[in-house]
Amino acid sequence: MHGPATEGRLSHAVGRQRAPAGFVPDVASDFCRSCALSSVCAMVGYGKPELSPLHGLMEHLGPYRAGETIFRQGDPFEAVFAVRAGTVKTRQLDHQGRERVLGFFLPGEVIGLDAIYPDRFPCDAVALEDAQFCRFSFSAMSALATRQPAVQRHLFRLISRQLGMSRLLAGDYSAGERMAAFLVDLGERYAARGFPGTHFQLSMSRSDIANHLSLAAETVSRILSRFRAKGLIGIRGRVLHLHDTQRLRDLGRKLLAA
Amino acid sequence: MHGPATEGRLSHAVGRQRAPAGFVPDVASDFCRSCALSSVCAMVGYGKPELSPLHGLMEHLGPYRAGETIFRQGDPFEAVFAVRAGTVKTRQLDHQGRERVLGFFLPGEVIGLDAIYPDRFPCDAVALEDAQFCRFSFSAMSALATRQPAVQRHLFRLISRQLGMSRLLAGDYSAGERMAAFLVDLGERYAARGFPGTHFQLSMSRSDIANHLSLAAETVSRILSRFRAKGLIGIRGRVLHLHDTQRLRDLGRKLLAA
DNA sequence: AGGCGGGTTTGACGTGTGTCAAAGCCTTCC
DNA sequence: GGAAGGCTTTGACACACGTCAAACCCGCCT
Repeated sequence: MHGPATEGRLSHAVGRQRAPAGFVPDVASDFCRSCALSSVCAMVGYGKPELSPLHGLMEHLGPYRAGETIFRQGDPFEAVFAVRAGTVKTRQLDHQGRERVLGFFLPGEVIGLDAIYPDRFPCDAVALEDAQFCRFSFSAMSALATRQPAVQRHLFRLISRQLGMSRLLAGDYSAGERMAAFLVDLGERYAARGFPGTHFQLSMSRSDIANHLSLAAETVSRILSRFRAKGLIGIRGRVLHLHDTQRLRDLGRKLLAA
Repeated sequence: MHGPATEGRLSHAVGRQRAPAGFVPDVASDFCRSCALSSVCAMVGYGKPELSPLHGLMEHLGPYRAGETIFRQGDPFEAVFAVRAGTVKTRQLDHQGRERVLGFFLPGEVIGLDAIYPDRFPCDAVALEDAQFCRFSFSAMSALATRQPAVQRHLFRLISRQLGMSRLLAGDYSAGERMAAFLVDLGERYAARGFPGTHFQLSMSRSDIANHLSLAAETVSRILSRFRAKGLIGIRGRVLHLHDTQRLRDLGRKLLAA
């Protein structure tokens, strides 16, 4: 939990793909404005190039190509990652090699918080499109949090938030409810990060969606067809339009309300 | 997030049931030894009656009778609760009043961490048997955490841990797998808290179990009968014996492995 | 002790969704 | 441009589990 992270099983990626040392993030940029960790960067004075009070807290990572792995199940936990561009899925591999898709992450969202307790990453993180990241040394961030109560509070809330969200998929919901909630949630998350919330590309395959929602890929396909037939969405390949968000939200209300 | 909690919607319970002011917990006691927050108490010198460096951090609560509510969905978040005795279920109530059982908590376990982000409790906590609690002011604990990195780290890990666990119920597992994993998990948690791990009372009803596992109560009953017929368990009413933990663990391996 | 009531068990039946299969579509790569 | 392969769609069928119903059991209260 301390020291630079250039050693260990992440080094193949970290060593090769680090951003040039002179790079300084800009909290006011499009990239950073909507990031869940922007307040952490702001706190240490990033954005003012002349200050670097906590060199080693954050560094850029990438670009990764679609399909490449950012970290692997079992890797020692040393940092969390904010998605800067692209999208990511996290997955666990069964003892029999069967995949289990835990979640999808959009720009501005944070990966790796579930690794704090076991001190190892409990899942792989795989880029679904070309992607870039900000890597936050967790030991540096913890140290900062003891000096800055606002940072500590922010981290507590960030982890607690995922706790509440990860429970949503545990109920006994129908395939339609799950799909509706999934689509609405995705739209809201895109919107929250400054993208159009009713018109976007699904960066993951039907079977990834199915796996994530505990459905069969065929069921996902059927439900999407049904939604289209009812005029709720438009979908062609992976290009999605949400036509009637309100009705979708009603369908997924059981999951979305919390 | 600050100030005493004697006001607000918790006051009916808090005001009436607080332990006498002179009470001092004893970290070496049976009650405390296995508690997930014992290190926090130890950190501030509880157990040494002459010290009280952080009066207001923790206080005792209860006893509550079976069926009584410790906190309610929507209550403002001011504290987390460690179970001192008895067992508890947390549940959400649907917009239509349908119950959703989120979890069961044994002595030594901590309730309320999912309330940090929304700043309100997302669920009710209901005593399943007569129960007592230690109430930890979260603002006091946060303040302590900024001074004691070990406490901060402990809290991060505690929340992150629940994050990993709450994902287990989200997969598409068969009823048998769910039940097996549930029983083994319960046994291990009892064992971790110093109770016999293969012989205990289920403090919750079949329908609570069913709801929690996203099954029908009838299915739970049927699975338990099947497990008994196969010699895996003995069960009579709510008294449970785990006869073949190994085979149960195999059945629930998909969930338990992580 | 007796009787009430909720929880539990067991059976019969229906259905949502998984599985298997085949055809179609899109993308990629040569 | 054409072929190959993976992803997607659609259909037919099976099965695990939910639902409905009835009987049972047990604790609890009078």
